[in-house]
Amino acid sequence: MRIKDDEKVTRIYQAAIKVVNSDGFQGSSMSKIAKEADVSAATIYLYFENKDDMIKKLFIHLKSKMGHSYFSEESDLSSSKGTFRTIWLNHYQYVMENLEEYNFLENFSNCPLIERIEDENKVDYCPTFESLFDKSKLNGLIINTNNDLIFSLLFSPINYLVKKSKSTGKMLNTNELIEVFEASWRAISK
Amino acid sequence: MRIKDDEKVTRIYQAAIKVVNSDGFQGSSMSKIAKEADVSAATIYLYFENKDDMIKKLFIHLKSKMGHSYFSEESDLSSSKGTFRTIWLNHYQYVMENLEEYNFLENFSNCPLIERIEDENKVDYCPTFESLFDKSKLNGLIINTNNDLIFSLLFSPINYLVKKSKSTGKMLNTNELIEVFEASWRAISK
Amino acid sequence: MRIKDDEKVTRIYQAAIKVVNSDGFQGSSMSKIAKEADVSAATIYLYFENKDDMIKKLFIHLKSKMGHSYFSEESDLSSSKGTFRTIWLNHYQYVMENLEEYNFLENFSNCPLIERIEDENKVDYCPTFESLFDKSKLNGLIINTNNDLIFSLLFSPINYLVKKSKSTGKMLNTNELIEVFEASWRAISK
Amino acid sequence: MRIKDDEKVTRIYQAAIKVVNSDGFQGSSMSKIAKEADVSAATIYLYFENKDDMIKKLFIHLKSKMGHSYFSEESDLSSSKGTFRTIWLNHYQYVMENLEEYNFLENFSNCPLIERIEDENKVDYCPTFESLFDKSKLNGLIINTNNDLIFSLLFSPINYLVKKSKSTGKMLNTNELIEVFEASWRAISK
DNA sequence: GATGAATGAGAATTCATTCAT
DNA sequence: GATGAATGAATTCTCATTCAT
Repeated sequence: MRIKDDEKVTRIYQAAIKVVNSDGFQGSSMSKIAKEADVSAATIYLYFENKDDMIKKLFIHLKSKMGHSYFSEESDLSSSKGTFRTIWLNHYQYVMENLEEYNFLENFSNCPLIERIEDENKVDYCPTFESLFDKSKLNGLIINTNNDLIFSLLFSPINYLVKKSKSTGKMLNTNELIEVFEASWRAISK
Repeated sequence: MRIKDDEKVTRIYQAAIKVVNSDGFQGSSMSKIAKEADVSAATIYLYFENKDDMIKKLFIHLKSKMGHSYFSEESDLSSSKGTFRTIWLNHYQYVMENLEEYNFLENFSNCPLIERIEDENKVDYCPTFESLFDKSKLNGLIINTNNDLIFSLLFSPINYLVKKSKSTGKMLNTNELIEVFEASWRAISK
Repeated sequence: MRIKDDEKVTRIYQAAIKVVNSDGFQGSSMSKIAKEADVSAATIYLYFENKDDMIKKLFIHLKSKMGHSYFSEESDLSSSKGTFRTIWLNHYQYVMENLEEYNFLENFSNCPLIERIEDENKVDYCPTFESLFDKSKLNGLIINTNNDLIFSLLFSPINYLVKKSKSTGKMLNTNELIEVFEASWRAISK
Repeated sequence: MRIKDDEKVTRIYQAAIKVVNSDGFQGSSMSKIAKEADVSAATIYLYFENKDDMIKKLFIHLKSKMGHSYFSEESDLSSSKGTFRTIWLNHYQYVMENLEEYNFLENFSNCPLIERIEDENKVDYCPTFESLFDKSKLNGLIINTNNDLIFSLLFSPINYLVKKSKSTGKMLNTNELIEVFEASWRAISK
């Protein structure tokens, strides 16, 4: 099974995201995905070993895409509140612009299939974070604790709110957005 | 005539939690659940209309149980940092002691089936929060913003960390736990 | 299994007729019938060995009832056109007044289960016909042929028309009814 | 890509007829039919939406085949006793040569599923009859009544006898056959 | 490379029947 | 005698996957 047609993989990925988001994992069959992607179900097997393989690869693909989203190309990662704000807003913006993909990731992040992926692949999604956090701790800009804690204090609230707003339909307005960032920043800043 | 058995529903629930957690929703079949619960698959249909119905009822059951977990019976909900700390720790303790149930809830909270439940049932999981938050805002104890924001700033980080620690196997130690609470408190306190 | 309560058997029979007629044999489950009869499904097994047994007994019961319907109690079966007309109309009237039962019989008369009954039980549904037909042949009133042929020439057309009218909803009027009898009589009279 | 096979539908039809005739509708499962047709049960679902769909399509197919059987290709439908005899015998011959198919039709013609078909599809099985009957009424060849009555007087008796002879095993001999036609003809002729 | 056809395995669900009270 | 509870077996149907072209 070699990659033959990148554009076709993309179509399959998009179809999978769409179907999974609307019907859930348990409701997403290969034939639905195939139909949505406008290919034959058999074709999917030219590009992926099996369904699990496809889902896993899609998950990794999106996870990595998301990882990059925090940082814009040229951004200098100086250790400052401004940098954190930029990163934070980049992330927010990315999520809002890619709700479907984000939703897919959330949909799967708790399923046993994916947990095994994360174990096996030990994908380090965002190495850049490590260095920024470490630098900022040395600077005394942020509290001196485990990076996981910092990450969670910084991003979990906004992620939760996005999910919630998606399901209720009520979007955050700009004031609320800033409030959340400022609060998250208070949590981690020294 | 044998007597319909409340304990049997419990057994089915426990089996469902176990199977879903180990095999995911998509891998959880009624027969697996039945075998785990040590009843016939047909028996499940005496207690539930169908699979969806069972999952939904289980979800609502656990969600409500979780809602109550924040508050111990006698707790006076005076508006003070101590109250917030107690609630926060109650929640943490509950989650740690009921990881399987917590995991089940997380597993489902993103699936379309459940979103429909939350819409339909409009379960107000924790009415007590509303009054505590409102009171504390009036007091000037916490920041004056939307309760959802407060809730997320307070609980999302620890929830994220629990999930993460469950999958990596590294538990939070007491210091870290306190650190997370203090940081979350900084986020919402005035 | 002894008969314990005749009225209960009747209720079960009526329920079975109703359910079978509305849902077909394949759609008629013991529990539907039980619910319709307002007894527990288990109760049916006090009166009948199993489902087949119940259906068969009901079939035989109705078939025999129908057999008697041709003849009114006091009717003298003199060999005359009038007698044939009376019998014929009795039958028609019975069918129209018991369409549900008639329909049930028709529903089953072609199914293998029932064919076996008729073989095994050799129920002679209408011994009285034999003597009437035989007498009338000797008299020269009707054609001298096999009784089955006579029976079919006399009753099949009206039976077919009843079934048809039931499904189309268009009933026969009195003129048509007489026409059919007269035609059937032409067929068998000498 | 294997080619979808018309012959396969035929095999499924034949299997269905066989299974239904020997086990009744209620005893005919998709897997029995599939085994008899020597295909996988799943394959049937490539050709039909579901079991009902298959049965209905088979019913319509056979009904239409039967409708054509009355008339041979070249037959001139002059209004004469000879024409009626030819049609009548064609029908008899067809039924005898296709007892299984005929039996299948009878098996189903009383079931609620099929009644709905006939309502929905309003298949006019034999438009040719209408014109023949109408012409013959104008000629004064047959009695001047509703076509349904004529149809039933002409064909019900022989149909009943065929069914009966099938279940008892006693076939009609040539004399009896002629007798039945002549009697039926007396019923409708003027 | 692409695909419609085909299928074995398994899914949810129902059913006739038995059991314990 | 009556019944709700319980279930093994069967039913319809779907699905991931393979095959032949």
